[in-house]
Amino acid sequence: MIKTVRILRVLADENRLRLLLLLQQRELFVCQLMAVLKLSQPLVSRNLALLEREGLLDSRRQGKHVFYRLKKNLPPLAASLLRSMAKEPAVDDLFARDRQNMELFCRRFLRGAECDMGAVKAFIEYKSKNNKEGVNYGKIGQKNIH
Amino acid sequence: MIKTVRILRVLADENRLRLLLLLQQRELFVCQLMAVLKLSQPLVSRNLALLEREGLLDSRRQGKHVFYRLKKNLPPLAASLLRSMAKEPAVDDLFARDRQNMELFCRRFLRGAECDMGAVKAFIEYKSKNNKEGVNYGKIGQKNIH
DNA sequence: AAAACATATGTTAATATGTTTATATGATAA
DNA sequence: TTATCATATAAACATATTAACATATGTTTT
Repeated sequence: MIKTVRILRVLADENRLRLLLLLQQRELFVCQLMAVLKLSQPLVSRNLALLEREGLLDSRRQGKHVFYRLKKNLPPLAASLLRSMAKEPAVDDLFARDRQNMELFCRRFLRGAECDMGAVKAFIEYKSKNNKEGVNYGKIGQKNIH
Repeated sequence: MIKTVRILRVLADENRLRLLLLLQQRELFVCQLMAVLKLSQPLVSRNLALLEREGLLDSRRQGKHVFYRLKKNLPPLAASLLRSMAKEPAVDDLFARDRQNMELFCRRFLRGAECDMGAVKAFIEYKSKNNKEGVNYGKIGQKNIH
């Protein structure tokens, strides 16, 4: 049961949720996630580690890169949560943008090449220039529960 | 979306989960929950308020008592979460005891009468005497995520 | 082997959360 | 109306979580 609460906790964070939802699509490596979510490397890395520790992700190293992906045998609670999450229109709206951005990043900035920090930087710069119209691309504020 | 995270957060706590799962059965008032969960009055009250604020509970006053119950139109995410939660054997095991205790309390200590603090105290004392065999009836430890 | 690169981890500061203690509110009973 | 009971809220405290910064680890390239 404590496990159940732990799973809920690790999911109850926007950054981790965004990571998970992107990884739901396919295997990705760290710098891709950094670029698209515009989060610092240690932050991405740490949150991925937390998700992995709770049994939601698997990782494998390939050369310099580390790939992360959804675990095959997800804890049932997590699996059903992700499913219901996808149905939430609000979630879907918000994360649709992440998915689009991932597409864009891979197509236009990686073009089949390996991910490197140069591409990450370029993408973030490109984004910040083309985002004057108030798209909330950075960190999204979280209000307290209390 | 922020709403989604807020719902996950409010659910990611053992005390609140236990409250919810008991209220899933039927309408209950505060002192019943205090007795069965062996939690202080302000703690129960506050957590119920948090759950209500996130749209998971309704309350109504009847005389001195305040009844709480699951909201009819639960946010879809919460609804599906509670459903999957019930399927987790670990959750079920742990909370089965809460449910049993609620039964016991109502049958043997209330017997149709209104709940009062005397009964709450009596029940907690009774329980602490009849629980030498290591049944974890009090607060259950929560480990950190980190 | 050194340099460069991608990722991980330790540490700390800022903030959020959970819990208790004390006090307030709202309702009934005396 | 005062006293009492059930519940709510506020204030204070301890603990937990987040995120930044600095640094370490593990790979590849040179």
